[in-house]
Amino acid sequence: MPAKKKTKVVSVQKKVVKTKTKSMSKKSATDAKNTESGDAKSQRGARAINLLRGMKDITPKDEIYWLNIYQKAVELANAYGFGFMETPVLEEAVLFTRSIGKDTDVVEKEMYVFEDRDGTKVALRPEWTAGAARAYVTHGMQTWPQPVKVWNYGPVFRHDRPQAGRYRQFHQFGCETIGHRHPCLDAELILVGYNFLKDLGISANVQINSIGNAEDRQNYTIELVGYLRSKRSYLCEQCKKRINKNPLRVLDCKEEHCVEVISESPQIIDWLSEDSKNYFMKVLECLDELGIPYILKSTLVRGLDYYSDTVFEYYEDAVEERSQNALGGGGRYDFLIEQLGGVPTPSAGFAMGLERIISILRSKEGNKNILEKEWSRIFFAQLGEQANYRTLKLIEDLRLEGIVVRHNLAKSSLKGQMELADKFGATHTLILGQKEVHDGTVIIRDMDSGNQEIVDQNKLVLEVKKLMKNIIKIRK
RNA sequence: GUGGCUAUUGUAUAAUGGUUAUUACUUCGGCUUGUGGAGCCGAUAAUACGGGUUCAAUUCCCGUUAGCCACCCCA
Repeated sequence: MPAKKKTKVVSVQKKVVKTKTKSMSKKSATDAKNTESGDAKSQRGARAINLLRGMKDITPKDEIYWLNIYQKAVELANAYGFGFMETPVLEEAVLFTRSIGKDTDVVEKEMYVFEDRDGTKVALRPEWTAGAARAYVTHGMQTWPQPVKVWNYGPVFRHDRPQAGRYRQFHQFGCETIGHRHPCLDAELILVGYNFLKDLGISANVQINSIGNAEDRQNYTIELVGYLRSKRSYLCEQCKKRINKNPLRVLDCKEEHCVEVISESPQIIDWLSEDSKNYFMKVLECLDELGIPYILKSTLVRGLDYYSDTVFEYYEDAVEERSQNALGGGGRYDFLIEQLGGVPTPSAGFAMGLERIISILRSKEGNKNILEKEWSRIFFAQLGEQANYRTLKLIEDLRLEGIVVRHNLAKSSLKGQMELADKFGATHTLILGQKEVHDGTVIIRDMDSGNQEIVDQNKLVLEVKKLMKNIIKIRK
C-alpha cells in the first residue's frame, strides 16, 4: 500500500463521503488497483499503459484513409509496372550509415539503433531505399531484366521530435527503378508520385533540382564555401557554423539575411558536368511533355547522401506559411548500389509520407467521394436464444453466397438492434425471431417504408440477392 | 536537440482557493417484454504525475511527463 501523503488524508476522506452513494461497485476495483503499484491510479484497476512518444494508433476511424491510400498505391504501382517488395523493418545498422551517410541528421540523430541480443548493431529502417538497394544485391537482381522496378509500403522510423505531420513511426509508399540511367525513368517516377497525390485529390507541385555527381558537388561546395565566407557577417549564427559542417544546408535557411545572401550565391546548376547538365535538361523536357508542373529550385538539396543528379520534392499547392513540409521526395542514386557492394547500378526512386497526406485529406471535406467505404446496407436482427444461434448459421450461408450482412449477435433486444440498423444506414433489416425459427422463415423489413415481407429461409439468399440488385439500381 | 503554448470523463467543453465539478455527444439501460429514425428519464465516466504555498488546491507556484505549434530536419 503506497503511503499517502498526510496532507491528502483529509481530502481522501472527503472523497469517500462524496462518492458514498456510488462507491459500492467501485470498491473492489479500488482494492484491486492497489495491489499493482503506487502509480496505479486508474479507477479500473490496472495502470493504463500509454502510447510511446511519437507513436500513433490507426483505428477503424482512420480506416477510410488508410485503405483508400493503400488501394491507390497498389493501383498505381501496378499500372506503371512496379512489383511489390517488402524488406525487413530491422536491418544491420551499417546499411544505413553507409548509404544515407554517417553525418546526416537522419542517421546521426534520428535513427533507432540498438544492439541485438547477439551484439550486432541493428537499426529500424528510417526509409525504404537502402533496403531496396540491399535486396537488389542480396538477390542478384542484376541478372533480372533491367530496370528492376519495385514498390514498397509500410512503416519507417525516425526518432525526431513529434510535431504536426511528424511521427516517430510513420508510413511511406515508395517506388524504386533500379538498373538504368535514363531521363524518362526519372520522369516516370516523378509522374507516379504526382499522380498518387492527384488521385487522392491533392493538387501538388514538384520542386526539382540537380545536384550532379559527387565531383560536381565537391567543386560547387568549394565555390559556395568561398562565397559564404565572404558574406559571413551577414549570416545567422547557425549558418556560420554550417559553412564548415554542411554548407549546402545554408541554402535551406529561411532567415531573412541568409535568404538575401543565398539569392546571390553561386548556383549548383552552373557547376554541373556537361553530362549531368544535359541529363537534367532531358528530365525537364520529359516533364514538360507530361505536363507536370514543376518549380526549379536551385536551393533544393536533399538530406540523404546517396542522391546524385535529379532530386525532387512534392508540395501541396497553395499552401503558404503553414508547415512547408514536403509530402514526398526522391531522386536518383546512381552510386548507391556499388557502395553497398553491388556492381555499379544507376537507380532512382521516391517516397511519399502517408501521414502528411492523410492530414491534408482530413482537412478537405470535398474528398468524400474518393474516400467512401462500401458497407453492407443490410442488417440481420435476431430475437430469442434459438434464433440467436440460427442467425449465426444463416449469416454464414449468406456470406458463402457473397452477401455480407451487419449484425450484433450479442444484443438481445430487437429494439436495440433496430437502432443499430438505423445507425448503420441499413436499407433492409432481416429479422429472425422465435416464431420465424419455428416456421422456417425470415422477415425482410424495408427500412424506408417500413414494409415487411416474410420469406422462406431456403429462399433467403435468392431474395436478398434480388434486394441488392434493386439497391444498386436505385443508386444509379 | 532548442523555444513558445497547453493539460478537466471515450470525445468536445464549463466552472471554482471551501458541501455533490457543468453541459453536450458517444456508450449502456429504461419509457407497452417482437420493430429503428423524435422526445423523455437514468447509469457509467474526468481535474496528467510529483512536490510546494494554504486551515483548505482541480484552481496559485515549481518540477516531471505528455500533447500542440515553431525552429531544426525531413516524409
